[in-house]
Amino acid sequence: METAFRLVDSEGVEALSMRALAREAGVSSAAPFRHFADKQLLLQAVAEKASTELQRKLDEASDDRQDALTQFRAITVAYVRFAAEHPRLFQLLQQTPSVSGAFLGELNDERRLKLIALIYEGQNAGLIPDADPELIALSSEALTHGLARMIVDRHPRVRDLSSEDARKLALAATQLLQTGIGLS
Amino acid sequence: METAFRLVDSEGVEALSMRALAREAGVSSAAPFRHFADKQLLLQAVAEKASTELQRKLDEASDDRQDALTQFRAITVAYVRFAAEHPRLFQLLQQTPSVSGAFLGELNDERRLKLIALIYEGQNAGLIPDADPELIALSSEALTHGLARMIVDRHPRVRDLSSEDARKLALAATQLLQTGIGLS
DNA sequence: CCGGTAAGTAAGCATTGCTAACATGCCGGT
DNA sequence: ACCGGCATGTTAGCAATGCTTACTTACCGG
Repeated sequence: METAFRLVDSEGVEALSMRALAREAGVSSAAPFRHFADKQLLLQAVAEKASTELQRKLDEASDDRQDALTQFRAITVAYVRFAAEHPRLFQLLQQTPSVSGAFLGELNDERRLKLIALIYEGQNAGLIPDADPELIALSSEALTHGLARMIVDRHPRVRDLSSEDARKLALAATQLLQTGIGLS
Repeated sequence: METAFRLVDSEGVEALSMRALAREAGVSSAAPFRHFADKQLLLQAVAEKASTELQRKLDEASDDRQDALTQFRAITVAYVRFAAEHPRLFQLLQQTPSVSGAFLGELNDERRLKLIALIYEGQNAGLIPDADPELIALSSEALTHGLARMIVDRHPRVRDLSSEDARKLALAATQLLQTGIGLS
């Protein structure tokens, strides 16, 4: 299992075969099936482990003593950084439908609700345009997810980003979303 | 080849085997290798076809008589709609590194340069915050790509979007990016 | 001490990607 | 009209993969 996690992280999902995994772990090719009925179940387990890992990082990033906006920024940064540091795990995460928490907005309903509440507040105070708060949350998520995806999909301008560069990019992009690009 | 395109579009990449493809096309299992040395080359060819298809739609969407902003919106909509209508092809597109045009910004350098030029203009006129134009373009791309990806990755809030709903969502989100969500 | 269970093994099945080695049919040049 | 070449197909077979079956172990609790 740990071997599987390591192999997926370093080589990618499609490079993993049950037999190679068994070889790597020094057991016979049928041994893994004692622990996982199915290759899919193995991958699911790996994806779940990756998911909790990601969740942990997001929880670390979200310091409740900060205001919600700062927290949102920190979470975005953590999300994008995870994608930059573990692109194959991130990819597996996305293509495993059963594992919860594959997306930012799913990760923590509490967090999402907090964000939406903040948006309401801002609208009442006249700070935020009067759009559907759900839409605003979704767009923020899309920006975050898009950055992460461009990195793992190896978009030419953001491929092989260092963890630090990923942080800077995520910060800059969220900033931009807040102020708007103003092309109107 | 057409069979392959059809199968990938309807069943997805990982569901395609050379032998099943041959069966579907009514030929022997070795026949496809007369046309493609490799499964990878086959998929690459399919990805290329999908790419030109996408390019065509984006070209249609981009009407040069419109101002650049309107064009940008139309392109975003076309991109997201393609993802909603052909998620498996879109996915293949992304995971095929060799095929050019997998991303919005790569699709047409001319278009990208035009967008960046417009950003410069706006900054000189004081309409756009003084950020790196490259960053602004990248963020727009990220938002677009993120929406598309959330759809094909089956994010719970945007899965199985109709083509019309995809259009509305893309429009709303780009609008939002322009005005900013104002959480500052 | 012994019986059940978790873990591993060897052998084998169907399927897959891919590679020969051999057939066939069409097409253009002489 | 013929015939040589080439595009396209075929069958048979190889290694690797996912997965199953039937069999050993080895360990642990009553």
